[in-house]
Amino acid sequence: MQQAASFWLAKSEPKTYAFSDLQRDGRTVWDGVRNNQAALYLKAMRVGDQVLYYHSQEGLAVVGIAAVAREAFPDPTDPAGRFVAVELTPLRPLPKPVTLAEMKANPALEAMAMFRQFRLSVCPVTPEERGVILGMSEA
DNA sequence: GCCAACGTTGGC
DNA sequence: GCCAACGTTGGC
Repeated sequence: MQQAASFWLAKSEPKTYAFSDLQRDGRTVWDGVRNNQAALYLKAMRVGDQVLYYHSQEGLAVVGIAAVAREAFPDPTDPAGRFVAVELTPLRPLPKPVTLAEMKANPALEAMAMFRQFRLSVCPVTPEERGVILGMSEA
């Protein structure tokens, strides 16, 4: 049975690895997650799932869309072998970045998982929330 | 099993 | 750079 694709939001510090870096490289190992809840989300990702790429620390905005290219495998940067990584490939940049402030100000997004646990580096996004964010990007 | 100390993340 | 949130760890 074919499962519909899921949507996620992944945070990355642009200083460390920006969406433009992902576009340049074509594909990257998205590693370094050191949180069990986030690891559960990583394990739930399937090839073809779409990932909203969010810049934390600087930018503070969703800037592009990526896709899961490889499902969870042991994080090569974790010597203890407890956490997992996935691989991402870029799909397209957003026409206009959608900032955190704009997302917070939109009542349609107030239930977003990223606000409930804002420190998680990965969180699920509903199809409705994805639609709202993409719509905001075109305004 | 409780709880204080500590570490990590990310907004401001 | 600071602080809040919260997960993890370890002593008891």
